[in-house]
Amino acid sequence: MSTREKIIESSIQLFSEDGYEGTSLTNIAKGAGIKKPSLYAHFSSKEEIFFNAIKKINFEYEKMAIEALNHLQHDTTEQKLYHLMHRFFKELIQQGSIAEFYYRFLLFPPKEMEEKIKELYAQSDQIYFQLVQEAIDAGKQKKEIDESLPTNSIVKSYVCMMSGLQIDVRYYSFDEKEAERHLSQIWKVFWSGVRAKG
Amino acid sequence: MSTREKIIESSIQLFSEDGYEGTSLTNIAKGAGIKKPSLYAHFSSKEEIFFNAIKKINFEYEKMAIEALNHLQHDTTEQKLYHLMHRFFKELIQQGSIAEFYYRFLLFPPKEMEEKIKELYAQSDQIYFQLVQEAIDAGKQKKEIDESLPTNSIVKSYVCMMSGLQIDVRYYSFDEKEAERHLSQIWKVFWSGVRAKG
DNA sequence: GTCTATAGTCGGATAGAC
DNA sequence: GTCTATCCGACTATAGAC
Repeated sequence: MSTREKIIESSIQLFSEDGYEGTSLTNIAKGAGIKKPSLYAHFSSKEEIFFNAIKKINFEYEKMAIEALNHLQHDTTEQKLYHLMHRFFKELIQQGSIAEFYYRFLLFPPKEMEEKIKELYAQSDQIYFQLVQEAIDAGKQKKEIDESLPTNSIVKSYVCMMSGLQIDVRYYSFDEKEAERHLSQIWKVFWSGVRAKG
Repeated sequence: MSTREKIIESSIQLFSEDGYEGTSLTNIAKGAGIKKPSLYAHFSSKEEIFFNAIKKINFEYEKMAIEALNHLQHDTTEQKLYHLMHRFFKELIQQGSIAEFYYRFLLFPPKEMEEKIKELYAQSDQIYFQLVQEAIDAGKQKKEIDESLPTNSIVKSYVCMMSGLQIDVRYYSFDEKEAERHLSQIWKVFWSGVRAKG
């Protein structure tokens, strides 16, 4: 891994744990195995490090969504959608930085950079949204999903539930087993609402 | 309003917008109409101001939940639960600080204070959880809610949806009309899942 | 209780040697 | 590219006059 990559990796971990203002260049450098002034041979400022970290996280986030859905090409709609949600949920439980970083700065961006950050998020979120929508439309055609509910409402509910789960993970401090149970309980209520009836 | 109260109010607004590290005592003092050193006549440190702000927010959060549920003593379970969710949602849309502050530091507490903060939240959240559970149990007795779903699952789903909505508000930048529409769409899917069938 | 003045620390960022 | 040394500004916090 190049020094540049090490810096980004180190910054991602620290930013996601301590926030933007709470993270110092001294610690980022330490995590990358160099001293603070050496950072400036690779990036021009703290903001530039942060933007590169966000770009990397957004890329990983998209990749995770696409891979999770492609993984189950021939399964039922419920399995596909459950698997996607499970994938993100698990990443968070296992203390990965992707979902933590993603949601932290989606929700609470540093004010000076708010505009730029929103632009970056808009792209990756659109892709995610579209993937879910396609899965639900396909589910309706296969008569696995209640056609009387607008696709848009279902997509919104799904995304909302996923966001809520991100919060739950932090709040409850689950171990893996509790997490699985929690997710399956919430999923059951959701699926009871959207599955094809009768 | 006493100077002490003005300081807390000022700090709540700034902490919820800029985070703990992003908020300076100079600005808190400015918002309270005094100079920075005068803060120390009322509080011994930045941390102490922050703890008092959290206590106030948790109190307001509980109060909001209790009032919202008592307000509709004789309505249907769906109306009661919808009204409660709507109340919090609206507070956030109207840029109030209660829900914003509450969730910001529930999710991302400053690390040095993490333990103490969790204790404070545990109390107020328990009350909220209990209120929702009682409403759902009552709904089951009135045969308005599907008795085959465990109460616990429904409570978790409800709370999860509410957390997700907090995120949605920030992400979509709704105006009031869009917000109402969004909430009612998501509610429809949820209620379709939990209402008594047949 | 409020202020001015200031101590002491740590942040981001730069200069310049190697 | 990496380092030591350093600048400068902002921060929390305190001293002491009124």
